Amino acid sequence: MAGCIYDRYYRLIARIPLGRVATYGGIADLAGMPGRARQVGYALAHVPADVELPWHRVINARGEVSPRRRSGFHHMQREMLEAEGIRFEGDRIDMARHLWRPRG
DNA sequence: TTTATGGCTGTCA
DNA sequence: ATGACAGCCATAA
Repeated sequence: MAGCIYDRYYRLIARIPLGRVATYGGIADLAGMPGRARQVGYALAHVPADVELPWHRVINARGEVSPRRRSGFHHMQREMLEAEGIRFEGDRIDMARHLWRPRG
């Protein structure tokens, strides 16, 4: 499969617990692909609709929901996060409180 | 092959 | 805090 790297990203994202978030760069890092944040973003943009994945729990390094340029899903993403108990300070998420730290 | 765009990020002014 | 820039990579035209 040409997308085995993507599968690795999906695996990690699938492990993000409810109420927590991870960053694109963090996922790439955990997958052993530091610097590939953009690839993670692209992989997420290609998640099949029939696959259940907590894509909304992946945000950018600034602690904000990354704005889509072609769709308005980021708005829904925020609602989903808030529904999960994620606390927003303005447009920013309290990372110290919600950032997912595997192993710890 | 080259260019442009897209759910990124760190550095620097 | 904000904007410009340079890396980074996948796809489409």
